Amino acid sequence: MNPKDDFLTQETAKILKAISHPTRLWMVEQLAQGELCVCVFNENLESDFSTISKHLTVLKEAGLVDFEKRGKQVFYYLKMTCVLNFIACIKGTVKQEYLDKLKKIENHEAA
Amino acid sequence: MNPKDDFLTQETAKILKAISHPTRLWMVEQLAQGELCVCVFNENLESDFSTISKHLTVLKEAGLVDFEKRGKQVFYYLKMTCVLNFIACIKGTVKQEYLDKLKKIENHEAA
DNA sequence: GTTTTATTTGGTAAATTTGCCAAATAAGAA
DNA sequence: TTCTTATTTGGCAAATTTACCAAATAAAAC
Repeated sequence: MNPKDDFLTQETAKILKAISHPTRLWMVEQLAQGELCVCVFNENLESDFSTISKHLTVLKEAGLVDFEKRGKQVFYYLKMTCVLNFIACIKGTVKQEYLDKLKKIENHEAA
Repeated sequence: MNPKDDFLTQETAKILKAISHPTRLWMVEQLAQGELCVCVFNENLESDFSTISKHLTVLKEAGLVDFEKRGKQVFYYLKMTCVLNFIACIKGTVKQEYLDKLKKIENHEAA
């Protein structure tokens, strides 16, 4: 068996890879509330505009977002809202694990 | 803003990166049914044993799985079952998109 | 003890990703 | 038309990931 030959696995992995970068993950979360102009990302992120543009292209190619040009501006919006549940779920787990770890440390110090 | 400085975003991205490789994604799906011996992966995947072992280590470090040694064998099991819903959801979307694309082609040919 | 079996670790070359700069494009404003 | 603004593209070096081989470890079998 080679999972790389399985179309569905392959495509799913591609989508996951698209949101597996901190900046792109953050972008997707920002888009949860609705479409955003590229300029907003440029204002709020510290990276070079070209870097931001390329991140958005990665999301677009994975099918996670799409965009619409209006005048000089470009607006990106989320196409696969499904990912939001997941991100919330993962974040919840991460947060819980972090709290558990803290509690463990506290108990150790108490003993 | 730099999403790389945000702990939660960072950790979540790490988990996503862990399952963004076709082989590792497939492994996680196999583990949905319960624990599996490394030997099962070795039997069913075409990669080198060392490659498989390293993939499992990536999953372990992301907190997605854990393992237990029993005799000479090592058994891995899923810790973050939450990801299964998501994978199912993404796969569903990918499948639907694929079907839509097919339909579009059919309609074009008919016209 | 030695040998065999199961798995991991170290090392490394090839492939991919990332992020910056400079230049190109696109569209409205002057 | 020329100028300015918004965004993308091309090119490239640095960082990371991947996958193989060979060697190391761990535990049971002999």
